[in-house]
Amino acid sequence: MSVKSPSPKFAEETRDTLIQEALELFARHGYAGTSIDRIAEKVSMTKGAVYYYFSSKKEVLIACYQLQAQWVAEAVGAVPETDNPWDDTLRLCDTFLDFVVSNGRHTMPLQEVITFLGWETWRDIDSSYTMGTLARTISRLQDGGWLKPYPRNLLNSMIYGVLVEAAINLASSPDDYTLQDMKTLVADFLGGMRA
Amino acid sequence: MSVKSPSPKFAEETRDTLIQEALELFARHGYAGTSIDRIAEKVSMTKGAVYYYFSSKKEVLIACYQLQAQWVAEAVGAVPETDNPWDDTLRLCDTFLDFVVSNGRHTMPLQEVITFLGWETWRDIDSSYTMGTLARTISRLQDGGWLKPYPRNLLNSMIYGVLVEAAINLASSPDDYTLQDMKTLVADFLGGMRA
DNA sequence: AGAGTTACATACCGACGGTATGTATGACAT
DNA sequence: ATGTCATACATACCGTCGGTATGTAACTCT
Repeated sequence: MSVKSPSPKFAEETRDTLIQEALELFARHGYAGTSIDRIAEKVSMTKGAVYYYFSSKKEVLIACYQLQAQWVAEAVGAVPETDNPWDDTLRLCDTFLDFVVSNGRHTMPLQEVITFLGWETWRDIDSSYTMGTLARTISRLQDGGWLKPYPRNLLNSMIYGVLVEAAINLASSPDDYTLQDMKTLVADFLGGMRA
Repeated sequence: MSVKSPSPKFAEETRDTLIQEALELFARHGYAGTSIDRIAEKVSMTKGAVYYYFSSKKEVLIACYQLQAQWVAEAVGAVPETDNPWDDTLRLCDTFLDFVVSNGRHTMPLQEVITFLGWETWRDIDSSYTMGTLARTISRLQDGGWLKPYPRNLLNSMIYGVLVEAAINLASSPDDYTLQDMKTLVADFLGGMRA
């Protein structure tokens, strides 16, 4: 790629495509299995260009995960709110699982992201996206007295954790069970916490 | 360390200490943050020695995780069996969480192990240890008609998954909740699947 | 027309995973 | 007693990768 016009508009565009291509490589070959050189090669540039936009490989991963989290958050955020927070929560969980099953090949496994970013960094990012949306629904449940009195953070962490676990299992395990089976189990899990 | 007598007894001993020390380094600094050179240095040897016993860094991780899984399986396997499989399962879950909370500093996070070994390899190993023990208890529940009719693999994966999630959260998150809170939630999760 | 900024490319470094090879030690057969 | 051979390491080296330092062409602004 020849040197572009040094306008901030083009630069932003380059950065966006960099993130998209990197995300695809991370999703397909993993974080450790994707070198900066390979990312650069895919956008017909060199390593120096990547390090012009990002200060480290970790920063590339952060940008990629933010994009991915945004996709998930958009899908989950599109679930309409009714006057029944319980049904809303179930639909939100179903939507999350639907999305992950459909787009699993083009997204990075959360395990990897958590491992390489560290738990705290991951949580900081995700709380602005999927986890944030989920936390709002859970708060509605809790404020409405639908749930037993668990600590708030415990609820958020574990409900989201179960969804993530479900997603990983759906993506990794053979077809011993269906998406519907998983949805049923998640619903029962929530049912167990009902007041 | 001077060259030892080339007897298979000494070699096995050396291999065992190698695994122990490597596990400690992996637990403290992570897999990526622990080089073979550093492992070798800790046992006063060189990289060549490590590669005499293991064919790759991944093999070292596998050996370390097998040791760690054995510890967990021993703790979980010590839970006595009564004629009430439901209570047995709850005690098994509690024991697992107790162990992880107590020994968290000396064990590798499961996230990392899964990431670097890959999901399938991890599952293959773990099914011989903790997951195996758990699967037996779950089978008792299912055969006794205590649970709704979920697919067997789904049950094993998700119950163990919830335990792993719980362990990770207990290890990573601040003290927003107690071990007892977590045990209650896990029990309620199981309660939600009751027939 | 010259100066300064932007958007890259090029060249290099240290660390690390892995390999190839050397070598001291003891066991064993003759 | 001695030569042979496998064992249990050490040493030296290679390619790759993350990261840095520096160079440079294109465009903008004065």
